[in-house]
Amino acid sequence: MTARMTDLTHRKTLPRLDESLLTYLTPFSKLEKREIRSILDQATSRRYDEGVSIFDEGAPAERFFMLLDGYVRVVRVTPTGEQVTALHIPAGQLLGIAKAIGRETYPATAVTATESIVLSWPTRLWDGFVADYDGFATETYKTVGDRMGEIHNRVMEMATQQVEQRVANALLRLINQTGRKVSDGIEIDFPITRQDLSELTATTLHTASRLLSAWEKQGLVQSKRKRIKVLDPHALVVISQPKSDL
Amino acid sequence: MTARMTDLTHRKTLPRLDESLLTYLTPFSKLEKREIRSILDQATSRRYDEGVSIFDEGAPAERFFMLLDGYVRVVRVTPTGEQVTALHIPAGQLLGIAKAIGRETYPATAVTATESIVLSWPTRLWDGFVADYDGFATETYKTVGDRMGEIHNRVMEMATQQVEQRVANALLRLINQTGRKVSDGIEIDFPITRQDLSELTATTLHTASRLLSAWEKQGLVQSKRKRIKVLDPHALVVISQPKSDL
DNA sequence: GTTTGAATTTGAGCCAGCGCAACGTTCTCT
DNA sequence: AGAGAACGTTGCGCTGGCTCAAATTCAAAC
Repeated sequence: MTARMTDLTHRKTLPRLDESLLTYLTPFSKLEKREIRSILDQATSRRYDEGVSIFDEGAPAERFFMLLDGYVRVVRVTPTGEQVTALHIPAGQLLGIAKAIGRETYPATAVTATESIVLSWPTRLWDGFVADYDGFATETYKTVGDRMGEIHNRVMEMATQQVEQRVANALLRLINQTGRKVSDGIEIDFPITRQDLSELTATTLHTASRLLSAWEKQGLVQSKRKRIKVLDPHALVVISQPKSDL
Repeated sequence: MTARMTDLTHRKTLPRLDESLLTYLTPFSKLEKREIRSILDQATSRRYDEGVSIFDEGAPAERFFMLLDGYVRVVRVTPTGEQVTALHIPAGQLLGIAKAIGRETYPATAVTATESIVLSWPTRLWDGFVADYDGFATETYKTVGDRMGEIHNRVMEMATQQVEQRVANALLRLINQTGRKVSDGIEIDFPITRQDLSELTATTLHTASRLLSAWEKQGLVQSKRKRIKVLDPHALVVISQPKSDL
């Protein structure tokens, strides 16, 4: 649970900050380059190892963050210590924006799924950004809405679908959001254990493991330790569909 | 699925619009009376019968709404027709605020749980309200955040708790949000069927019915058709807790 | 290269809760 | 008042997926 500091000008780790890619950062897509620069100039950059927390549920929301590179899991922990993953955040998005929804503390814990580069600003700058840059708030709230929709979808899934369908859906979502095309399929771009997958689908790692084994035998997926590659996405789509009566 | 129009000045149905109660309307708590009046003057008032939809998932978000009196269920329907209730909205809150989260269409369906009085405005007025009234946006986003939190909690519950615990939790939430104290307990303030309860807890109406029967035998609750009264909230709290090892 | 711990696989048994079905009760409408 | 619909109850059998347990594979650290 440690994280190392990198210095702010460590260009090598910030390849995406190329001019032409600034608008790739979700909250900035409506802003002018000059404005974006001004916001970025006030940021602190930091590198996190895989599997460390960026902020913790319940802690005072002293900063807000933007994921420049990597992937982050948003998780919550039950009183009994079980973890539940709410969603995955891809590079280019804000996180920890408690202020945007009127909270003083972070509503969940953010854990890096890969080594990640994260910008952050003190929360006190938030109101200024919203006031000064028109599109900033709009884009941010779109993000909030999208996440709400995703969580909402999770509720639907968990309420109506079987475990097999949920796991198939989770894999499809992961390859859509974070898939990397390789020779014979699409690979999930970060290390993911059976346990992670089970926390994403509200099942046990045993069941997740069994499903992956079965699918591997059928040639739908290939998986090594912490790596999953989907060979036949369409077959997964079929599985993910609620089975209609024949 | 019909709804009757009432005229705008039908004071009898708008008892809450008394001066002293204006700030009871969540989005207005930070505004001056004059400002609130100005917003309300632009609203259309309408009465809905119980069990009708105010707006439907996927429809263009032409208006946004405020629930003046009554209760509304936010539901989504699966391709196979199963309903899942995401949350309940009490009087005083906004709903259908697709614009606030950058959506062009309603992300879910809103169904009245009781006869309800609803104000509405054309969506095109939204940006003006946000720009003209400072606290309006803030309060609105707090509401969005709260709902996000609630849905998030639902995901946690469904992922980690047994049906019995979830139903107990749902009842507790309902009596907290909408409970009315009566002589010997707390009654849920609107008609609720076993089916409704099951859609709230991702189970079947059969299981919900069995649980209520069991609890009634133990004297924890009393229920008539469409009415549930909780006699012993504390016992429900105990049930809702994940059972620790003895 | 060996040790150690994390990740994964697989088996076997079991039970919460679902599906189905039948029946009872209470409303509503004419 | 009677018919029909909506709502609620309860029994029974079945099974998806959980729990418990044990063995195996892999990776990193020493």
